[in-house]
Amino acid sequence: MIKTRFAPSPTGTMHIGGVRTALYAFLLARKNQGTFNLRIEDTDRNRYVEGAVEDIIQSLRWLGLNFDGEPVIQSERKELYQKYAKELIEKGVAYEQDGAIWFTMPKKGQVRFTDLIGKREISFDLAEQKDFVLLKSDGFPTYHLAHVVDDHLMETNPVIRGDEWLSSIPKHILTFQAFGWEIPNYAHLPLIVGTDRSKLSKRHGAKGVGEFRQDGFLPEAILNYMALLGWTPPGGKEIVSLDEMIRTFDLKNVHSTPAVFDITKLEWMNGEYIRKMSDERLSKRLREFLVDHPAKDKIAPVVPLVKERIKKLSDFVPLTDFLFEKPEYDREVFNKIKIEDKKEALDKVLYKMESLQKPWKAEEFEKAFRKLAEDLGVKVGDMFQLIRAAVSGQLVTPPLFESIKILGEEKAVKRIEEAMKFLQSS
RNA sequence: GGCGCGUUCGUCUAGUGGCCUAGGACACUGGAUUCUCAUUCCAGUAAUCAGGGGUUCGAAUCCCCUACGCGCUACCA
Repeated sequence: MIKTRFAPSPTGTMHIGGVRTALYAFLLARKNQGTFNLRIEDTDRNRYVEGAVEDIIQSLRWLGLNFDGEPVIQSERKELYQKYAKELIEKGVAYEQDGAIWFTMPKKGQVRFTDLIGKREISFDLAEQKDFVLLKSDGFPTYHLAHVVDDHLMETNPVIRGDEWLSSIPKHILTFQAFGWEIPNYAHLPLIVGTDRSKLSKRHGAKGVGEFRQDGFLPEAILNYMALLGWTPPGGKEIVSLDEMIRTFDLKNVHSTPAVFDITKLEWMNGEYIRKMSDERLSKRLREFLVDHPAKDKIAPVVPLVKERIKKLSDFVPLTDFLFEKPEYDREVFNKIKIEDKKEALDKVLYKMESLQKPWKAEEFEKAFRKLAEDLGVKVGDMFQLIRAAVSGQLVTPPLFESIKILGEEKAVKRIEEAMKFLQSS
């Protein structure tokens, strides 16, 4: 039975690097019908951040990385660690000094072990090792003791954690041995680094999961992208669902080189997921995302127009707000359109609009204005840009006539009148 | 400094001795489609596989050395 766990310390919000660690542990457990648990490593009271535990749990839930059972909270198990630390004193492999309990490292010999990642055989010379603290003088365990005790009790196997722990392996192995417990397998995941190749941190603008969510990223895209940092699905397929990942994931294929987090590719992938969604589903997601949107019930008809134009849910707003709110005109925008007398042209546009049979049909509408452009001797593209600017105040919008349809005949006419006023006054 | 790990296009990677004059994806550039922007489709630029020595008929792939990077070296995790 495979039992894995994700064991973050609540020193801040859920880190994007933690997502991959949690994901791999989750995938392995689900693939083998095992269990995936959450353990909160809050034994350092100084670094504890209020709300961090909630953020971690919420982030995991949002991502769909559901853990089994209740989280194990280390700070609630103080006595347990104390008991085990004392047991090691009794066994003669630990001693008390300055109120702390220290582990006695053997001074001779070697520790060898094979990591599941890349099947690396790693050996450490014990002469290099020093005694280390198991239980701090405040009564809390250090990571080293807590890890050994908890993962033994939780029957974790394999232990999946970051590469930064590799150097501590001799401590852990010897502690397991001192207790007479079975040593679990370990998978030390390569670090996720920033563009400067150092461990990803706030310094790199690394954001928490919550911030990615606010930015309009989808959990499935984040999971998919993070999975690819160190693992390639069979066949080199890059867009893979969680279910597919569960089926095909294997620690054997995870490699041992640090990966640079590249948000550009994440954005591309997020766009892929958005385009893949049905209109109904995207509408629902947008409505959930845009909680404060002024016209939430009017989002659905706009969706097909923007689906191929947004990479993040948040991109919806700047692209479409002219549909929901009056545009503000800008002289510069009109200056970029190569039509001599814009006011006169708009006058003709208005005239033509009035003559069209309502309700306007996008197709006929377009035909009419192609004709008008021809009659006025201007390029079709410029004609459309003029109407676009008049109706939206922008040079970039979703398809013009479909947008106007959504806007409605009345509003479209009114906006063109206002654009004319603006052109006259400025 | 010591110890450990790592090193294939800008980035993520394929690659486990011959299929590699190194493949894919993102990004970038050009083109096609097009009312703008996107999408889509085509094409292209980009790695002397960190460097040097071996082993071998043959090495990105195995071994050694060097360089560089990162991690650890806390009564932090």
